[in-house]
Amino acid sequence: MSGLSTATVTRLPRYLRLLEEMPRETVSSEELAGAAGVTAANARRDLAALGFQGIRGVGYLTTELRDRIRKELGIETRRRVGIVGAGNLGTALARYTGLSKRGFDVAVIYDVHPGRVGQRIGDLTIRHLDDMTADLEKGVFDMAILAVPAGSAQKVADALVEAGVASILNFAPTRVSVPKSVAMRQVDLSNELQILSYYG
Amino acid sequence: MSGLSTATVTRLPRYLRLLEEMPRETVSSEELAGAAGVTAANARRDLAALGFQGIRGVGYLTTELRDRIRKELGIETRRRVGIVGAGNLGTALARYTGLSKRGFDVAVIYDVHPGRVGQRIGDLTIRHLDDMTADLEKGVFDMAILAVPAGSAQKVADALVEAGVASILNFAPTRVSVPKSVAMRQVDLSNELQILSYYG
DNA sequence: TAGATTGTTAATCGATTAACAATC
DNA sequence: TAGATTGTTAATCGATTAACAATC
Repeated sequence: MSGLSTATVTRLPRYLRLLEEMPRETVSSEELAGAAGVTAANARRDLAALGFQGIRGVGYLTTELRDRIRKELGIETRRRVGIVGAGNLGTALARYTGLSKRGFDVAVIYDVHPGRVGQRIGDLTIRHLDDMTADLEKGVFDMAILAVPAGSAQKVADALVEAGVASILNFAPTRVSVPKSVAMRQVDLSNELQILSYYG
Repeated sequence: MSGLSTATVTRLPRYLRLLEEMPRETVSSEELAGAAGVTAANARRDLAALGFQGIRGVGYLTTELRDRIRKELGIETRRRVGIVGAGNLGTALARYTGLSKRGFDVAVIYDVHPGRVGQRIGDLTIRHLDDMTADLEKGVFDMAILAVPAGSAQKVADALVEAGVASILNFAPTRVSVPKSVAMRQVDLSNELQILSYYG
């Protein structure tokens, strides 16, 4: 029960990215802050919330902090992700190699279209959605990326939840509701552009 | 100079989505709130910030509120978007029809690879990145989606800014800095998964 | 010691919410 | 009038920041 604030949690990946590229043995709160777009005081407070101490006059030990953040995020070991939907977006995400570099393995991808099931995407073979529940219960993956049309997003999410998925990243352009016990985040391209349109 | 809070701006697209699907002539703050995941009081306060008034005992007029939000977001008329990078992700985004439904036209897509330039994606023909500046200055598009590798993101962003782009949606897995006059938002898939990993 | 940088306090800021009078 | 729902106040909550003593 560490109870980090949501604001702190969203910055941890940004600190981590810097730490993974950092050649020096120590790093200052100011450098970390730059990577996250906040002030140095804010970065120090975030690390204090982790219970991680720096060295006055010196900074934070790079590799120790890196490992501590990885542990906090639950990515000490690689995580297995399942992609649901092998349309344009699902296929693009399955081919995206950046995920692997950051500790996520795309273990499986599903679709329902007869012409699509069985086709290959890189090392993966598209499986039928009907296999998803059994795969999830077998531990083939535990994090899901929803890349299905808006109309089927809630139904697929329900099936994922029912089978015990840990978390869902929703790319479908519709709100999906899940129990509080399941973590979910949504990325909505149109919403992002509309927000940008306001400012630009 | 209306000066909405950033929190309010991020909710406007969610209200708008509900309003676009709403069959009734009026809508309550509670319904709007449900679409955005906030309380009814919060939704009412957001609309008050727009200077939009409801009718006590009745609710808000659906089409008037819809038009008001569209106007506020600057999407009364369709906006033209340019995609930079015709790799997996850029191609998937170019094929995504949901953008058009919400008022954004993908006007052009660029790449630098000789084998890629000239190929077609749906109605579009991939253009060379060297054409981007001239296109931007001609008004072919004014919002950009960055879908290039991390290594070239900053360089491309600089060129976009130089040529007067209004806003940038950055899918590259790296922070890019732009002048305050240019709006930018970043979508980082790995970061999203890492955040989810913390909760799930 | 001198310089650098943390850890933390206190103040501020921004956003959310409950509650209820106003009024359709 | 009775019921519904807004508009807004006041309180609360959560997050950020400046500043500086502590200390490497």
